[in-house]
Amino acid sequence: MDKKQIPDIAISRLPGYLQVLEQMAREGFGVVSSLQLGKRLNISPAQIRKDFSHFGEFGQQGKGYPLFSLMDQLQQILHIDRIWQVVLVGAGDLGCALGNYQGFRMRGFDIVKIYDNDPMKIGKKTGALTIEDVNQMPEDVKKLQIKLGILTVTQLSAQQVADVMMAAGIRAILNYTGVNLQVTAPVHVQNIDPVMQLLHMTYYLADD
Amino acid sequence: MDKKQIPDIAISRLPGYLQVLEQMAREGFGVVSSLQLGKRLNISPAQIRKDFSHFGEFGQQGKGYPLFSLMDQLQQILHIDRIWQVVLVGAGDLGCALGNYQGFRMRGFDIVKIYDNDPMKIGKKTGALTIEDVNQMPEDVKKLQIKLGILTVTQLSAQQVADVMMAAGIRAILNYTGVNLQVTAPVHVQNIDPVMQLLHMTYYLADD
DNA sequence: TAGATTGTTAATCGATTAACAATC
DNA sequence: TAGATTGTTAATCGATTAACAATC
Repeated sequence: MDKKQIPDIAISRLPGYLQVLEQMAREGFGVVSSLQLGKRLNISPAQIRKDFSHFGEFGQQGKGYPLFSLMDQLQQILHIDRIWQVVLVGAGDLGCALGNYQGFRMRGFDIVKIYDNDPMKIGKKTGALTIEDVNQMPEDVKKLQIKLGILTVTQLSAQQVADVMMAAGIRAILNYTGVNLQVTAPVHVQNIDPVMQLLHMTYYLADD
Repeated sequence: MDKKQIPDIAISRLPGYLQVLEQMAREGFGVVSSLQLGKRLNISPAQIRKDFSHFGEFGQQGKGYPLFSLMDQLQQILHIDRIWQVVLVGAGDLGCALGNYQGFRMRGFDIVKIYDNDPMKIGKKTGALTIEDVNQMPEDVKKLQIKLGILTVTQLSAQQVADVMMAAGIRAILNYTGVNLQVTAPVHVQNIDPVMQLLHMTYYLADD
């Protein structure tokens, strides 16, 4: 199972598969076919079988995939058969909203720290979290061995804060800043930039 | 310029090109080559020239692309040579944070209304906006001819609220709910689901 | 058994890149 | 002019899909 040869585009579909499987579990399914899964996701059954086949054989000919064992497999593949601790840097409105968003905890991501550099904010509570001094962050990350970070600072300090996070041991950054972060080898970045996504859609809105 | 034949994957890169061009304009560039642009975006120069060629000839052989005219062209192609009005439904923490995010306005997206269905919230101010009754939304959308909506409601009401938005005339939805919205023909959806993006990254984080 | 669906191969489709004539 | 870079074609690369033997 050499990861290098599994296309990232296949990886990128796995979380969606898992999400739909969770939904179908709630609906009471015990077995699911690639056809059923594909209908809900607008993905061809062949695509789904091909994606799974990169990781092993999870189904039974003539039957389909046992739902719970498939979910287990996907959770192992995505490494979410555990709780991930997460730090969040940037306690603005967006950062605080995300820090208190229960959707992360429900899916196994525990935001354990929220930081800012503004003396007016440090020490204040936001939900269950207390905003801490960002200078404390590297020590915490090292001590707690945290690998995941969420970045919601201003554009001006984005790269600099990211550099500090990476130096402390953060290996994956969810980047809300809109800045194209420069990172090196083992660090992963996913960008969330709503303006970019609006621009993508306005293309398709006719001039009238 | 028949849109149907231009691949969506090429469209999806245009906002990124524009973003980098704006940065280079601030840095004082007057002309930019596909090579320079590609270096900043980790995209091959051939790819960039190919993408542009779907829309016309914007460069000069031997010189490159005049920066400002290229930006103008991209803005026209993406239909952002104007201000777009936007409605936001769901005045939770995230919705309010987004409603007051200046990044939207700076890039030409004006969030003019924010709605909720909670009587405790209706009438309250959040930044410069007053939270209004979601039942008022269809009338406003029709009157103001608004085409863009941001959805930050709970998963439970997501599809239902989206249906109302579409019926009122909304043509593009930025969907923060994590629900896979069912939409019909001329309506576009872009999903923002941070948990999905975290799951994509945890795949690459080794077990230790 | 007959029907269904997997896992996989080969064919197809589409996107990216290399190369180069055109030309500024 | 010589050097540089576009726009475009053809080649390459990779992803998706169709098809089907295996088998539950």
